[in-house]
Amino acid sequence: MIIAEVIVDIAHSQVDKVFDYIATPDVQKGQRVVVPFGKQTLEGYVINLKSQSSFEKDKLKSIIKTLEPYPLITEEFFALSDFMIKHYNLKRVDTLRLFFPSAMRGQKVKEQMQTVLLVNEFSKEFLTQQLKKSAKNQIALLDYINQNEVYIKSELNKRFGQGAVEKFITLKVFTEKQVHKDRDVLIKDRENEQITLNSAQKEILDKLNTPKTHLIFGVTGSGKTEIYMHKIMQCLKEGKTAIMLVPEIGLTPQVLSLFKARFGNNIATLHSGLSAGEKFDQWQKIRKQEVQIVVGARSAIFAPLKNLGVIIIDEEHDSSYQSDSNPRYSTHTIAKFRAKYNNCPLVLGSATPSIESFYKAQQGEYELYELKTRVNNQEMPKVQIVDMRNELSFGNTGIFSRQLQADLKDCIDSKNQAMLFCNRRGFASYIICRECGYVAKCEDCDASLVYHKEENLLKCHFCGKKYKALTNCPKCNSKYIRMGAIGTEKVVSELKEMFPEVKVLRMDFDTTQTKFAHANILDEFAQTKPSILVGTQMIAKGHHFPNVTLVGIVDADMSLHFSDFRNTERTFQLLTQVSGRAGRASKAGKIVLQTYAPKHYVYRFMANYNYKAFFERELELRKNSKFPPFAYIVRILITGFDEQKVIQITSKINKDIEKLKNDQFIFLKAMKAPVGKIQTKHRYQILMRILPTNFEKVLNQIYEVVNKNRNNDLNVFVEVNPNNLS
DNA sequence: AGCACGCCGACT
DNA sequence: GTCGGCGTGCTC
Repeated sequence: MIIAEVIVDIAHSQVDKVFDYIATPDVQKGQRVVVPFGKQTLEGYVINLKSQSSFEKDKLKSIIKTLEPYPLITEEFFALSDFMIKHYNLKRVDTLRLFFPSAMRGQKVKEQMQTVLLVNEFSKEFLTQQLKKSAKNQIALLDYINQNEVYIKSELNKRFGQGAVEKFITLKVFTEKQVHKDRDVLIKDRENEQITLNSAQKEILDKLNTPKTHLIFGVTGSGKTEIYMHKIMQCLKEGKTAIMLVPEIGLTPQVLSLFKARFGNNIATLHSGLSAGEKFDQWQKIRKQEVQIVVGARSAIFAPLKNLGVIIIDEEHDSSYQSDSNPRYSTHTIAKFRAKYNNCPLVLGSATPSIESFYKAQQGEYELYELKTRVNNQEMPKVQIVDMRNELSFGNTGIFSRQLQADLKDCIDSKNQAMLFCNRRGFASYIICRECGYVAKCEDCDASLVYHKEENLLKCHFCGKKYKALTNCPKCNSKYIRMGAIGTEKVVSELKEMFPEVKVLRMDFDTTQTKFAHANILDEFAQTKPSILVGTQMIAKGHHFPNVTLVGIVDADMSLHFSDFRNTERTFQLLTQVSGRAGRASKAGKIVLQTYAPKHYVYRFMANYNYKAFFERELELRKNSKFPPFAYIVRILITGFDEQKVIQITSKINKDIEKLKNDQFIFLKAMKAPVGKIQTKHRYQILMRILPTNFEKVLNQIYEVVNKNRNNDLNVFVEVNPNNLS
């Protein structure tokens, strides 16, 4: 008898175990199957095959059918699944679900088919006699089809009419056949420029052969991408494959067209901008080994390529590489696993490496390479720090300093372009009553509402719930309600008042919801001079606008005020990246950085583009205050609808963790989470900081405690060095 | 996650 | 008396 070990596709800790089923000989390990499960019929994964079951024989049920004729999960991914379960304390299904497009579950996507017509042998003379002279379409069709052997039916229908085509099918001129149709991912065409590496680039390329982690620290425009492409070229020559990861937002279309120009149809892509069908087709292309290169965002690290020759993580410091919804994982960790499994190099690159990565490089854990100059030898644009406190004393209560106003005017007068950067859509743009101090909050989440001017609505950025805009304070009925602080919309409306004839474009989460909006805004900006582009992080990445001579950072402090140990680092990275947008061509650029804390070290080092000095300063700080990389931050998040139960479990877990506590623990405290409620679920957390020695062991003990206290109607999960602590 | 089994309150 | 509340436990 053949027994299959099956994991059912339900993400619940109680069913996160193996169930045995009777299988037929055609069932393979790694295949998806449909199985009876209690009263339900479920999808599941065959994770092993065996000849005997320890479960009572007469209670065993049989697999109903397999869902695909091939195994979805290969040996490498089973190994990765095992690793992730242990390392992140995840449920098996949660890991397996990462390895293929989610729309395949529940058969939500299928292969797209189209009908083609194969032209049979026929006598043209004979056929001509058969056709009526008046049947113009049929005669034209007959004339047309002697060029090829295969035609797409829908195209012929459109051109010659369905009647004519059907007639030819009955006349046996055509045989119909169903074939696969690719949902094409739109990639903009561009010219390929074959670039030879300079000596600095060449030197680095030659060292990227060892199966280790390599970190390329190179200023913006120093030609890291060209090194990546040469490395990939080498892999192709050896018959190997390559994964290249880029941050989720914006950069992908740019890089894609660059890669397409260089590597033609040898690439596939995976990122959140694709539709379910497109994702499916791209993934299938990779699975069938029809492409050797995958360029994509975080999830592309799971691309089912075989025989990897290199994994590249560009802009490795970017926070989108860390998944912050379950299953929570770090792309770097997964990349290291796959690199090791495939015995290939892992290449990280950044102009502003994460403190953790640069520290590892310094410690010799990573190989470090530096690119000190830009390829075109251009200077980085000059940064002017503007003290906004002075503006108030000069009676300027607006959002633009006098300096920025003057520079904007110059920029426009000389028919150039400017970019204005605002941090995140409407953060800090809470609604406040100026009389009683009432702040509007979401009913379901503990978050302040954000005012959206165009729709005249208040929105919760956690759950998306919409509320009517307020005219009076609901608490004291005052009409002095202030809506909106400095968000992109506010900046746009002030600009329009100041420069009514100038084209002002806005790019943020709200204006990029439709499919091509992103590219359209950028195209429009590129084509208009003078013009101003206002946006969030989205405008910070990758784009190349030769006429941008001014970048204004409206409120640099914004991200500095979050209570997160990575704030300063993020601010440095973000501002450096934004600055890189100015003066990329022959024109010199300038950055105006508005702040209320002009003496802060992050601005001083940023203005001089002195990453290393910033790194040293920040590292010293982390060392003294025991933050990563000198300690691990562990957070246990407990969420549930019943607040009393959440509190109860939180304190129970906290008590158990207290028992583990030794001198390795430098901090341990249970508390309500900063966002105490999301979508009516209450959230509590236990935060701790733990020294690195023996950390794995302590972490496993923490996992044990958590798993022991798991409760049916509560969610409990553990995060290590989380990206955000909301 | 579903669904059944099982033991206590207010109702046609 | 019963209908139904959701606490507990199982699904190969």
